[in-house]
Amino acid sequence: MTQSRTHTCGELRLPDAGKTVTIAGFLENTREVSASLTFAVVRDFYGTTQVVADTEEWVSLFREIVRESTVQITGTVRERSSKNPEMPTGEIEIVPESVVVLGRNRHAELPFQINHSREADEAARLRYRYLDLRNPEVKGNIILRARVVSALRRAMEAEGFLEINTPILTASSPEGARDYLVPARNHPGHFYALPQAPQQFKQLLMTAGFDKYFQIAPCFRDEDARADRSPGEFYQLDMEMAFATQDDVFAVIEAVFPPIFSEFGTYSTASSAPFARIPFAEAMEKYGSDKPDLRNPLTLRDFTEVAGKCGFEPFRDKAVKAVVVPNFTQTRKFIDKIVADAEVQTGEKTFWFRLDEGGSLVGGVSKFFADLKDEAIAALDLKPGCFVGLAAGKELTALRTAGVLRKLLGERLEGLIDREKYEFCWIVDFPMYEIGEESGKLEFCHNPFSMPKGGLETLLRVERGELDPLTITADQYDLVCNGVELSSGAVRNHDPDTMVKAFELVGLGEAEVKAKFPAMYSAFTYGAPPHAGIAPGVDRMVMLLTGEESIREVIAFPMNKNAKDLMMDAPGEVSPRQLEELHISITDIE
RNA sequence: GGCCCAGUAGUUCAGUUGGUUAGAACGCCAGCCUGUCACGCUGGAGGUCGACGGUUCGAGCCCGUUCUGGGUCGCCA
Repeated sequence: MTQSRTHTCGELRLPDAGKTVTIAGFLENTREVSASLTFAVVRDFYGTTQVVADTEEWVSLFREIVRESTVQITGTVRERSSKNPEMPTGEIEIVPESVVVLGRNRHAELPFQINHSREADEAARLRYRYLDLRNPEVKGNIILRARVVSALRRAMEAEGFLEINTPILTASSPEGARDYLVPARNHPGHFYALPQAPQQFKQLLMTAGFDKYFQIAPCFRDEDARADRSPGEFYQLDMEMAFATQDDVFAVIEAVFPPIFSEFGTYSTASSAPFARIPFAEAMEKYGSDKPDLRNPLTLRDFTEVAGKCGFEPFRDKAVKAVVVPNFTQTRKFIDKIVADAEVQTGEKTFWFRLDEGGSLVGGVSKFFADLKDEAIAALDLKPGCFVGLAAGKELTALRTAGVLRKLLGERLEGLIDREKYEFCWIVDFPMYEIGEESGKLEFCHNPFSMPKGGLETLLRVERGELDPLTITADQYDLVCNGVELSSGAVRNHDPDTMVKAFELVGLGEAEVKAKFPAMYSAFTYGAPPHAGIAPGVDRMVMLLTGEESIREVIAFPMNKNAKDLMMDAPGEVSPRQLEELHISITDIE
């Protein structure tokens, strides 16, 4: 045999009948119909093809081959006497002349059935990921991811961007997430860190005069996982543009994303440019979230004034926000579940009442509003049949809690959301500063290196006492799709004076800026172009495109939620010699 | 680190008020079956009920501890 195959398992059709071919793949299934008739299905990356054994010799030979072994089959293509229209190759079959086992499966009982692996225990899937990925459904997500990444590359290059790789071994960054550290053998007591993002490098590239940079960049953060967040590592479409404004960045994303979402998405409709631009404050007020799902038509209402008079203790002296659902016909059980789940997600109590079809206030906290019925109806514009969900607390807390109610109601009420589309929006005008919960002092809200709106002059006005620092917004933005935060980005602060001033407002100064970001600060003192960028998460993007709810379904070899690679058994112990070379001694392990 | 949920055959699950020998489906093994395609039919093997301790005449079931897995809050500039 000089060639391992002449055709894949996905390509033979009726016109190929009569040809002598060789295929190779996994023995997916055998159906022994009699002592002298067996149908075998061979699967490779491209599809499946039926092989028919119609002599006793071939039947007994196939009986000896354990499923999922890799086999190479040479034979003649023949038109089937009973065709299978469900199968692309269903009009033909191969009559074997030679069957060779290339890789024998020694395990008659697999950890799970390949074509049903998605129903198996997830730890088993991860431990045997190479078997899980044999399942065409599982493999399909990884294939789609590859195509999306390829399309992103082509689109970014078409927009004039240059892909540049930045270091994986770099310096620990004093802000942000927990770093992954790598001991430096030649420098006892010193460590590299894996980059949390190529943030500083891309800004340095701008300073170096590269005009448009991008990278499908691995990012490493030692933080705990979520269903939509890998522990350890993930990928971003990282990009940065020199001499660019917020609108320039938006224009690139609005050109690149909709075609890719339309082409590769489960839903074929995606927002077209321009995406809605919603100031942070408005997003919080209307949706109770800085990542609203705009497919959900519900919006929040302020109910503070009426609720404050009702005498119900949790509403006393609190901001109260309402979500009103018209024509509500769900059961008490449905409501209880929403309320309970909202409490789990927010840690805050939520409340409700209904205006029934007869126009009476019923259920939940309705009795407290018995004397305020007309005011409540007026304040919330209620009609008979309305459900009212309520959240109370400090302004922002009440908004966030009500926002969770809005989200849960939207997800669970049939027909409320048009699910079959991708609805993008930009959240803009994030506040630059906030009062820290613990410290009670002024702190950066997000990235300290975003440019405050108005630049240095704005900060000088704060210094002169003409402006409340809490009212300053930054040229900082998030890209949101269907309630999923895809990315943060910003116009960067490229001016050393403005940078120092921004730090001074939170009680720090030039020394701290230099100490924390020495290369970037120094680079900017040599003259830097204004620049702006963004870094959408690739894994989340593919989640949206596939409709998967777990990020592990779109990663070839994911770690589990405890940041363990069950297949490779990482993290693992290393030899004493390795530790010694690295000047590491292990102590205090419980 | 907190909270919630789950753990029973190779796999997915059922298991009543605590009561005889812990069941089903798929998979596996054997036999039958000449056009199957989730082939079908008959039979068989397969269990430390996650682990430890407790309550009880008796625990898969109740209690405690713990481990593992998932979700979530904290965290993620």
